[in-house]
Amino acid sequence: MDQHRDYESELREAGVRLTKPRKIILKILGESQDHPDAMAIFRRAVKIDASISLATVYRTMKLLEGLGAVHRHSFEGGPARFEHADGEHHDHLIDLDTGRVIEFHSETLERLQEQIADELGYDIEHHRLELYGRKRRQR
Amino acid sequence: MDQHRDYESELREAGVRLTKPRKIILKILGESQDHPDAMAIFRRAVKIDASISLATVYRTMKLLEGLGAVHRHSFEGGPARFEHADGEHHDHLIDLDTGRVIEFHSETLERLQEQIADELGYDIEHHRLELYGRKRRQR
DNA sequence: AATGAAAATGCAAATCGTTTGCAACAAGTG
DNA sequence: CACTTGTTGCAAACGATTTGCATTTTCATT
Ligand SMILES: [Mn+2]
Ligand SMILES: [Mn+2]
Ligand SMILES: [Zn+2]
Ligand SMILES: [Zn+2]
Repeated sequence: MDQHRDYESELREAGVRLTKPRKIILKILGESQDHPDAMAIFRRAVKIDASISLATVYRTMKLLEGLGAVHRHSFEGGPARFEHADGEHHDHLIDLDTGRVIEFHSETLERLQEQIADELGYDIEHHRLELYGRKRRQR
Repeated sequence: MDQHRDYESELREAGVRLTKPRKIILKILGESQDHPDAMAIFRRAVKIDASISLATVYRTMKLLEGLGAVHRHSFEGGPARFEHADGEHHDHLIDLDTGRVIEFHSETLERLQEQIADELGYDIEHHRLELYGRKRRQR
């Protein structure tokens, strides 16, 4: 139920200290349904504890990414954006007009990618699929 | 036959001046089979004309991208990399051990993407698919 | 609860890739 | 060849991210 519970134990297991800034950032990530960038996370964090620094947000994101607790995305143009890594894998469709990020998942697509890599003699470690599009006009 | 011939006329049509730096960069892009970044293009250009500046490389890449003459990629980590846009569309598989970029194309994959976007009510403007993997061990 | 070693923090400065202002310079037109 | 205007090189500015360092915290240990 409690989203960031898992995270905290994960951190513990990884042998990293559960500090105040980390708890706050973890909580923010757990509650975020969007894909905030470091600055957005920082802004939300400051509301909870004004002493947090942007550098710590960056350091924490890197740490969490390394632990596999968050995913980093680099959508066209902008700064890196993050999301908690507890859901199942999905890819993204970015609405070019609104900037909205829509998540989707296709098992067929995933398998096809693997098949392609396989034919090239490769094993996929990870991948990145981003569709950039606009809402189809009218009905 | 002559790869950069098309480019030069394209530039002409677009009403931009065919300057010395541009010709050189165009030639470099036409001959490149890899996906060089701005600095790599700059290094190659300097060998031809030592007076070329990195700023001009960046400006030219942006210009060419705007004209649809080159494609810009932002593979994981590194700086933007470019390639001439005269071939047919393809996606990339990046070898995590060597950094080598392998091109591939799957009509099925492309159609599947479109279908997914369609189901979400979107028209794809463009997309980005990158597979990151390692060569399958042994035979 | 007090101690101490090690890790993490905030701050400011540094770095990286890329962009930009501006004066000097070339491209293309006539 | 001359003129107009786009383009260049240079250096400084930028935005995002990282880093050095002195100061705080955490947390395992008394
Ligand atoms: Mn997502
Ligand atoms: Mn390519
Ligand atoms: Zn996927
Ligand atoms: Zn494709």
